[in-house]
Amino acid sequence: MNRRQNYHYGNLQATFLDKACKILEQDGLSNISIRKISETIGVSHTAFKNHFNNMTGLYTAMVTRGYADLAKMMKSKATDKSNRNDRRSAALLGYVEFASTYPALYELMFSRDRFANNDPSLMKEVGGCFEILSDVARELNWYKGLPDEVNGKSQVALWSLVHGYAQLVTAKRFKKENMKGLSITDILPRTD
Amino acid sequence: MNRRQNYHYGNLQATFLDKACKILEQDGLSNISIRKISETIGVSHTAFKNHFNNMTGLYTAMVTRGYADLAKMMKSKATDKSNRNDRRSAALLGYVEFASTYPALYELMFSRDRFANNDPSLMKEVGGCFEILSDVARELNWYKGLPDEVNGKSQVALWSLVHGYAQLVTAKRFKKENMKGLSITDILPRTD
DNA sequence: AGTTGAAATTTACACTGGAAACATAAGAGG
DNA sequence: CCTCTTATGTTTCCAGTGTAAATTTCAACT
Repeated sequence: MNRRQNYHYGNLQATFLDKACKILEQDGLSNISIRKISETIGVSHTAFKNHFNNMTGLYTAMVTRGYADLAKMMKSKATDKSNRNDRRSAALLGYVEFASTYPALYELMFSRDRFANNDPSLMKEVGGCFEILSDVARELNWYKGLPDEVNGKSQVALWSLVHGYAQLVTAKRFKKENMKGLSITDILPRTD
Repeated sequence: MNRRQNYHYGNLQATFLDKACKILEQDGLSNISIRKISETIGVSHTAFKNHFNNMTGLYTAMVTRGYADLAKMMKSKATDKSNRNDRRSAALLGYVEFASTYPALYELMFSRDRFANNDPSLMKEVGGCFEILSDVARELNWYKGLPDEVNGKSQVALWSLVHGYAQLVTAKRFKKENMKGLSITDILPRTD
């Protein structure tokens, strides 16, 4: 147990969040532990309580940052494209790239009983992602000429498609022979 | 600790699998424990080792049965329909109904590091589900007139859509106002 | 200088999965 | 009927987990 010079760490909140995300990807969702994170930082395993209260609080913070980063990834990929079609594709490719780069975090983000689903700042970030996807869905205009009595129909469809694809890819549920050179932009329904 | 009359339980393998699935739904994926399952059955917490080796083995068995039941659900819903269109819809509705009825098991089935992904009997059951969805996808014929250079394109698209929808619904990621009266059959791309 | 409160530690506890040694009983073959 | 083998459960123990409570440290404010 390497003793620090100072009793107080400094900015433990940010450090703990960073290390938690790194160890999550290294060890997987079912092998992460507070004691491991604390030990690598060099701090007692109860120090995090002041900043995150408990494991649920830590998970909530991680997931919140996850959705924020997911939105950033989609935006940054789309920002330098010159036309709408390319921007749409880039955003969706960014979504899948995020899931592929941080598969364990992505799994946590869509798990059911680990974090506080109703946390305000989390809901805000989730809403941000939904907004971006909504814009894409609106432009795709899948249901042109069909009744769209329910507001949000195309948004629900698009998020379902891209999330399902991302999760099935990262969970390796597709056989290789079915995936050869296939990306999310290839499985979008035609919009003609 | 209710003592049994007989030292040997009988058919512990099946009993353990049943109780594990029940407790999984009751307590959620992150709160299930071998000791809890064993206690409710009335058996020591190491008795399961003879039948499942370890937790990974138990999870693998649960997931395998999950995929088998998922296939059964789709088939049984579709079997009494008179035309192809109704059979397709019924199969997809059955898929979503399974996820909604057993959300914790469904989460386990698509988790990444809890069970043996390469288990032969598991792969067989996963393949069975993929087959059913492939039949549906083939009939839907989404990419008519478009290049389908990659075999399995429409299958990948359909499974992505229905899995994404099922998971997002059970994880409560959609806002109510976007979901009002919406089902999986409503968000299928048009096939005209 | 003294006080207050946030931040970190120490300690204790109930719980977890798993390894190892042992106990029990069913069944096979003589 | 008797032994031997083997499958099935139990007991015991251990390292590891998250969390609660009491305590220590130290920075900031009066």
